[in-house]
Amino acid sequence: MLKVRFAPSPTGYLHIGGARTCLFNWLYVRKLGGKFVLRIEDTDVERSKTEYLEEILESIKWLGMDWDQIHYQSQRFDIYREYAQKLIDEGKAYKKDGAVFFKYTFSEIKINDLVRGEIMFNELPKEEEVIIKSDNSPTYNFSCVIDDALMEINCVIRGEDHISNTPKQILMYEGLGFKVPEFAHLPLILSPSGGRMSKRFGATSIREYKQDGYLSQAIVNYLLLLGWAPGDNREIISLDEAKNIFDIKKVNKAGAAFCMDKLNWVNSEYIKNKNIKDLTQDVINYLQSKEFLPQDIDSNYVQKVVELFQGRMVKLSDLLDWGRFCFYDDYAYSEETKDILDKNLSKEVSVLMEKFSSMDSFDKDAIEKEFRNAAQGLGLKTRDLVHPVRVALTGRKVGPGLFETIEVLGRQEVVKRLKRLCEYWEN
RNA sequence: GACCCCAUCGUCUAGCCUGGUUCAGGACACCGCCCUUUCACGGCGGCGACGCCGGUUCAAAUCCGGCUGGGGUCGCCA
Repeated sequence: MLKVRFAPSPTGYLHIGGARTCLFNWLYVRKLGGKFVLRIEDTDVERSKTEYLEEILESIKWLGMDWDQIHYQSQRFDIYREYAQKLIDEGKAYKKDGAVFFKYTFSEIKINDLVRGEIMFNELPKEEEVIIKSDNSPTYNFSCVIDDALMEINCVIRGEDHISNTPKQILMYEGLGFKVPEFAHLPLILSPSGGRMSKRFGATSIREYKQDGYLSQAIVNYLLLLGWAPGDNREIISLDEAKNIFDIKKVNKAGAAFCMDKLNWVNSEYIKNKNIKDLTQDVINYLQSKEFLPQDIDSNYVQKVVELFQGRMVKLSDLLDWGRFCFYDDYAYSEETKDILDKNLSKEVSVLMEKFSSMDSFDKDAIEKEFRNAAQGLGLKTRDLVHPVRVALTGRKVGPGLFETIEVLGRQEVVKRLKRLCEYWEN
């Protein structure tokens, strides 16, 4: 049976690279069938934090993935020491300065890699490796090998940065008498400029993207595209579908630069294509997490607002500023509306208000008809009336379609805001 | 520096394994036009790549070698 694992270290939040490694493991095992093990590599007690652990698990779930088993290395120290002792007894390791060193002789090592094919090592920089530190805790390479063997992991999918660890790990498998698993080394995700992913490049943790208004489905989809393509030119692929068509042999070998523009595009696609109920729920959750929504807000109203912005939103956070006028009327007319506000249309706007007040039904089609008639009757081009009205209602020069906006805000609110503009002109 | 990996438009990629159907297809970004009450959406069009040099071959983006460039690793971190 296929068994793979994702082995995060809870010394930081789940970042983009880790999320993709997790994703490719998950896709591979869910497609072929098998078990997915989550192994928490918390051997560095100093740096490991439960806060990080919780966030990592939460992020994985949020992205839509699950696991079959979870293990914690911090609970397995006895096992590592036991195997270290075994190696000492067999003369393959020795103790020095309180640490245990694994000795190896080296000829050449061949890795058969699922994404890269054969990788040959002709020499190694050292002839021994610490496996148990002097504080009695295991080193990464040792606990990793012991656990992968004991947990019967037969395919190790991890980042390319582990390629150079692989030969010494293979030597350990052999020294311990374990079967060597298959390996698949994924290309690294590079910073937007193509260099090393660094702290300089801001948001790299999944939680930050979530807080920034990205949809989990969009992040997963984008990550999927970083190093893999279905081959038929499609870009929008759900996790569920990816599960069926993913092929690890088609993963690229070259590192991929992270592109925010493309992520944004994918996110906007998901926003556009999501059904309104689900999107509204996402929006409500998001806006609540930002403590943005007024206390007594009606979810039907939020849905109306979401409909207004669905086609023009890139991130949910766009609602925080572009959609603010839908929830608050405390805005000031922005600086760039000055040229529109220069023309006093107080009389015309008043006429419009009258018309609005006397309408029977206040839906967008009726509003549009009434609005156009009013403009014509006043000898104005529609746009000459549209612009100031938009400023009145939103405080801005740009926004969603005006007639829909009027419908969403409702007659009472619209009239109130139009009055405010007239007062502005009169003073 | 040593070891290892990689190399198609600015970016993500298809094609490369099984050489000719490709003066290289798609997407993002960018530019232009159309639609239009603004901004977007959408539609149409444009710009733009096989890193270089050699070899193999009738024929190379596709196979081989070198060079160059980028990346990774060289911790009693993981």
